[in-house]
Amino acid sequence: MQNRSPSGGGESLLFLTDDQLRKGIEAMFFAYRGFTADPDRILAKHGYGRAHHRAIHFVNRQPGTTVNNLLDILGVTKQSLNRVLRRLVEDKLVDSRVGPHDKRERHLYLTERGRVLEHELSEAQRRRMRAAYRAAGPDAVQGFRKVLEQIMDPQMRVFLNTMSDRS
Amino acid sequence: MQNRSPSGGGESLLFLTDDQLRKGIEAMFFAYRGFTADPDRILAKHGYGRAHHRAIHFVNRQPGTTVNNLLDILGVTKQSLNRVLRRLVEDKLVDSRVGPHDKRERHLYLTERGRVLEHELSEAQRRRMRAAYRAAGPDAVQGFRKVLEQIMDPQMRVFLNTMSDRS
DNA sequence: CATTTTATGTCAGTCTTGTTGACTTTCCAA
DNA sequence: TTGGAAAGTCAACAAGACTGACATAAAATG
Repeated sequence: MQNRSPSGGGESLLFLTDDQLRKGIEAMFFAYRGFTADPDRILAKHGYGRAHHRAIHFVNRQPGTTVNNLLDILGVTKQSLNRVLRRLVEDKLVDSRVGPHDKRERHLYLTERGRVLEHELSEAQRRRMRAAYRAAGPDAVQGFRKVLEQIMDPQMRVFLNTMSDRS
Repeated sequence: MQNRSPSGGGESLLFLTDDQLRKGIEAMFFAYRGFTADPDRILAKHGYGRAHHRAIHFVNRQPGTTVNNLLDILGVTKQSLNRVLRRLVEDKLVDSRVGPHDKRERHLYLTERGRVLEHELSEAQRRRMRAAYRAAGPDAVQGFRKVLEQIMDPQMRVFLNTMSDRS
């Protein structure tokens, strides 16, 4: 019993057994745990959680982004994000500035301290990804990215590939 | 400025920019959210959370597994798992039987009701994975699996590829 | 100019799912 | 047979999600 359609490659219709899919599902679960493990350890030392990491990551990625922008990306409620941001502002990792044109908005920036933690977190995460990419090879990486983009909701796909400007 | 090493394919050493890695990291984040979205909706209807899904999934995968086995797989504390299992046993989705040889152990099985919910959850998750796999193509799927296995901790890699017996 | 809408934030309370610590039951080995 | 290890349960607590109600201030609209 083979899993591929006879032609064997490309865009043909795949025969996908439940067991094949189950392995992919479990792989996602286990990989995501590994993926978050290194940052989680660093965050725990500082008394933060995964929610703080996410906020720091996306503020770093789009300096000057507003709270509302972040809400769209993170997909949580403003109350939940607010708790996290308040803490980060208190701890002087994030700077919240009133909008120059629209004073209702708060524009968010990492402080120097914020950038230090961001770098520590992202470097740990990149280290694991780099090792995985190198072990799997460039073709596998391309496939990896391709499947992940298909799994996510289309909105996020757009966001992912815009704004790779800085640096 | 190109991202690949000159040879362009295969097992050569990759030049991986921080931006390439960042895209992979964000792709994991967004994809995982999509990955859990469909089951989450179903679970919410029944008043369950993601933890219940995980327990149901792995009890279904290894009928008769013990609590200790589950703990190794799930990577949470036994107290945390116990709360989830207690609820599932109360609700008659999981059957907990005292071990025949070692009475300290509890062997776990899905009931008929449990299997019904398990199927609803896994079918929703498979539907999304199937669509993503088909859109990405078989080569991409192979790469996807390969990179995920590299990201996860090695212990889990072993578990993933053993025990694909039933069915 | 008055009213409504939007953006942000606060407060209170709930739920899920992690955590640690204390405990019981059971098994096994000294 | 007794003492420790292993498996599982119970109690209490914390992080971080959620909802709903409300306050404030600015912008947009009539």
